[in-house]
Amino acid sequence: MDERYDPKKIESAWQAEWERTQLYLTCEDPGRPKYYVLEMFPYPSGAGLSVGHLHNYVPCDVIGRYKRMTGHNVLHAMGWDAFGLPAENEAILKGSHPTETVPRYAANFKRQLTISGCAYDWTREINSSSPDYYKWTQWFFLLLHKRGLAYRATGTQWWCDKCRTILANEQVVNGCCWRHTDTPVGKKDLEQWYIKITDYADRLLGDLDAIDWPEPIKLMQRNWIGRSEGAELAFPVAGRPGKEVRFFTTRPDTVFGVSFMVLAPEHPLLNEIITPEQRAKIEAYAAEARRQSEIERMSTVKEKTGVFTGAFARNVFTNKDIPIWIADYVLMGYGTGAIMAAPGEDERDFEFATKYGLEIPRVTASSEAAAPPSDRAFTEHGVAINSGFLNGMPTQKAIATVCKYAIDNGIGRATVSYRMRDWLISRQRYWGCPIPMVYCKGACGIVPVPENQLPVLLPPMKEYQPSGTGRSPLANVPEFVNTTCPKCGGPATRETDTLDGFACSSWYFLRFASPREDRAAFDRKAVDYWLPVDLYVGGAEHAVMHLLYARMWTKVMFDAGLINFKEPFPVLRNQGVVWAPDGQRMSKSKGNVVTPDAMIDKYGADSLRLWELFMSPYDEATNWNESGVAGTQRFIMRVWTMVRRYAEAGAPAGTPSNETLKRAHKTIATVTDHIERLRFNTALATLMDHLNYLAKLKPGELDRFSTETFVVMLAPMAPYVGEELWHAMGHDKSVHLESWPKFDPALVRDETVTIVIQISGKVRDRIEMPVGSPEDEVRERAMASEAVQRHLAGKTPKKFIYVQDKMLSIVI
RNA sequence: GCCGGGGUGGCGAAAUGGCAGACGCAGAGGACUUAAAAUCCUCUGGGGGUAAUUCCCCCGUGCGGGUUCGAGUCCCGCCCCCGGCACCA
Repeated sequence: MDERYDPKKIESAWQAEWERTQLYLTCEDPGRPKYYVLEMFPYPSGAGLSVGHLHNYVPCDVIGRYKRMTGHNVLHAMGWDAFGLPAENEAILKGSHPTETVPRYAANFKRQLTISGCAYDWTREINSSSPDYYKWTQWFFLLLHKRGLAYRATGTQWWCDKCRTILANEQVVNGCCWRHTDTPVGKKDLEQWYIKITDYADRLLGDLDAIDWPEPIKLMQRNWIGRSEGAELAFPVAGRPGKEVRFFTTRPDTVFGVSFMVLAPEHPLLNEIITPEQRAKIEAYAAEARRQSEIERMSTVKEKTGVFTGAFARNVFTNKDIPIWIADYVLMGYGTGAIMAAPGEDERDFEFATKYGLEIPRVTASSEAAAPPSDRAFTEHGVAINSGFLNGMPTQKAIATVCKYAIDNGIGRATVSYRMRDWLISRQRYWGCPIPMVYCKGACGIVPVPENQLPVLLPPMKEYQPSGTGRSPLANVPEFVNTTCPKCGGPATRETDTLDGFACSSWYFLRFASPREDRAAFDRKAVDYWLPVDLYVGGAEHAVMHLLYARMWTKVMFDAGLINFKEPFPVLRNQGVVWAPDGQRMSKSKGNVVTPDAMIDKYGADSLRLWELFMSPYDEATNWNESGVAGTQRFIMRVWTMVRRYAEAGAPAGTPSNETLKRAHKTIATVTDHIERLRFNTALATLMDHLNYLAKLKPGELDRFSTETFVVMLAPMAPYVGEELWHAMGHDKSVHLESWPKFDPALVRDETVTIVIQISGKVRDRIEMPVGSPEDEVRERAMASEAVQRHLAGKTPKKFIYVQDKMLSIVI
C-alpha cells in the first residue's frame, strides 16, 4: 500500500480492472429482488457534463451500489435524449450537423461519467436518435394511432421567427419563444398531429394519489390538468333557429343572473351571427386579438376589452334575450370558447359589465335575508336569490338542481372540463423521429406505415435548417417525400413532420430492460422483471410535460395489454439545482460551467463525488463552491492513513473495546438509515465523525470490524478509494460485491442517557441516568441538583413534565 | 396577481415540538520543520459577569404576534429570495 493517496494512479487502474471483469454487467436473476434506479436521461450537449449534472448522477450511483450490496439485482443504465430542438439548435449554432455532434458529445458524456466512477451497465446504452431506437418510437406512435389517440387537426399555432418553426403552447413563455425569450411569437395555421392526452386526464389525476412523488410536483400536475366540475349548457341564438351558443360553467346555479355572453374572438359561430353593422368592428377586434403579442393578450393588468356582436342569445331560464359579445380574455382553447356572464357572481364579468354598462343581476347572497355587496361581485357560495325555482337553495344544491333541470329539458348536462390540452406532437424540424404516416394521392387518405416497414429512416440532409416556410426541411427531399401508398400501391407522399422530442422520452425507461431487442420495443419478460422503475430522479423542471407524457404512454401500453403496471415511476425524487458560484445558472454562454474533469484532475473523482454528496441535501438547490472539495479530499487522506496504520499494525484481529464496538454499530445503523432516506450529506457526516474517533485510537486498538465496515460503507460513495483500501486490507474480491454491513441492535442501544433538566423552558442542568429510569427517580436526582436548586430560588415546582429518557421540565 | 419552495454563524449546512449550530469550509493560535507545504492539536454565533478560554448569566434560527411547561420546527399576519403558471369560465 502506498504511503500517499494518489487518485490519478488508483483511478485509472481500477477503471481498467472493472472494465476487464465486467463488474457492472446486469442480467435478470429471479433469485434476487430487483432494483431499477434511473436518472432522467440527458441531452448530450457540447458543453459536457457539469458538476451540476453529477449532483444527480452521483447520488443515484450511490443508491445503485448500496442496493447491490444489500442483495438487490440492480439495473442502472444510461442513454441519450438525442433528438430534438436543443441538439439541432446547438448544431446550427456551431455550423455542424447533429449526426456528427450527437455521437461525439455522447461519447464525451460517457467518458465523463466513467471517470466520475459511476457504475452503469454500458452494454445497455441507448440513443433516441439511432434507428434501432426510433423504429420503436414510431411503433408507439402507430399504436396510439391505432387506438384512436393520435389525430390530425388544424391548429392556430405559435410561430417563432427566430426558430423559424411552430411552437407548442407549453413552449411559449410570457408571449415569447421559450428559446428566444426576447422574441414575441406570432401565429400560423397548420394541420398537425395531436395526441389525445385529455382522454387520460382523469386517470392521470386520480393515479397521482397512489404514487410516492414530492407533493409540489403532484400539485403542479394537478394544476396543469386543471379539472373543474360544472355544466355544459346551450342557449339558442335569438332569431337564428338551430344556432346555439354552447358554454361551460362551474357555477350553473347562477344561470338566472346571466345577463350577457362572451365568445372568443376566434369562435367559429361568429361569422354566422354577427349583424352587418357590427361586422367591421368585430373583424377588426378579432384581427387585433390574433395579431396581438401574447404578452398583451394574456396580461392580467390590462383593462378588459370587448365588442358587441349585434346578436342576442335567449337565456332559457329568465326568457330574456341577452347580448352576445366577444372579448380576448375568452380563449378558444379552453372549454367551448364561450362563456355565460353572471356579473353579480364573477369578478371578471362584473368588471366587464361595469365598463360596458351591462345589467348586473344579483342571484347569490350569503343568506336569503342578506343583500349582496353592491360594489363587487359576490363570488363565494351562498344562497340563490332572484332565481325562480332555485330560490333559497344553497349553492351546492342549486348546482345539482340546475344540472338535473338541464338534462330534463335538453339544455345541457353536468360535465367536467380540463385546463390541459391535447399534446401537439408534430414538429416542423429535421432532427427528430419521422412520423410514420403516408398520404395517399388516391382514395386511401391517411395511411399508417405498416409495422414491417419501420423504421421510416430520417434521410441524410446537408441543409437541415428550418426552411422558414413553416414546413419541415424533410419536405425538400423528394426521395423521402414521394412514396407509394401501403394500401393501394398508388402514388403517395410521406408525412414530413417529425415527432416532438418528448415522444422519445415517453418510453425510454422500458428500453433499458432489453435495449438490443430487435423484434419489439421491449422484451415482455425483461420488462415484467425490471419495471416499474424503483427510483426515478431528475429535475423539477420536468414536473409537468415529460412526466405527464410518460405516465400517459404507460397507461396506453397497459390498456393495450403490453405491460402489467399503470405508473412508470412509483417513486420520484427531484435533485436540487446546482447554481454556478455566482448564483446564476451554469451555461456555456455565461462561461461559468464547472466541469467534473477539472475537479477530478485537481482532487480526484472520489473527492468530487464526496463533495457532491456532502455539500447540501441532494434535493436542495445550492451554489457550487469548490473549497469544499479540498475538505472531502482531506477526509479521504485521513481514511487512507487510518487503513495504512491498521495494515502496518498487522491487521489486528483482536476484540475492540466496548466503546469502539458500540460506535461502529451505531455508525452502521445511522449511515444505513440516512442512505435509505437519501440523506447522503448526513450519512457522510456520520462517517466523518466516526473517523474522527477511529483516527485517535492507537494502531493496535484499530480493530478489523471497525476498519473493514468503514471501508465497505465508504465504497459506494468513493468507489475507487474503497476498492483500493479493501484490497490493501488483504481482500481479492471487489469491495463492490461485498455485503452491506449489519448492525447489532443490542449494541446500538445505550445503557445510560443524558436527561436535560429544564426550568420554565430553559435548560438548567443535565444528568446521566440509566435508560428507562422512572420519572420519580429522575425527579429526585433533578431536585438534588445544585443548579436546579439555585434556579428554583426556594420556589416549589407546580408541575413536572417528563419525556422518557430525554427531558424533565419543571414548571414553577 | 395566483400556486409551490425557501430565509439558521464569515460560508456550505445539522437538529421525530425537547441541549440551536452536528459534520465540513474559511480563519486564529500552537506542535513538527533551518523554513515552507503537508500533517497533527486547540479555539472559533454575539454580548456580559467572574480569580477563571474551562464556572455562570443574557441575547440569538427574515420581521411582528399567538399556541405550549417548551417553537428553527405548529398557527395567524407581514418582508425578502428562488421556481412554476398566466384572465380557466
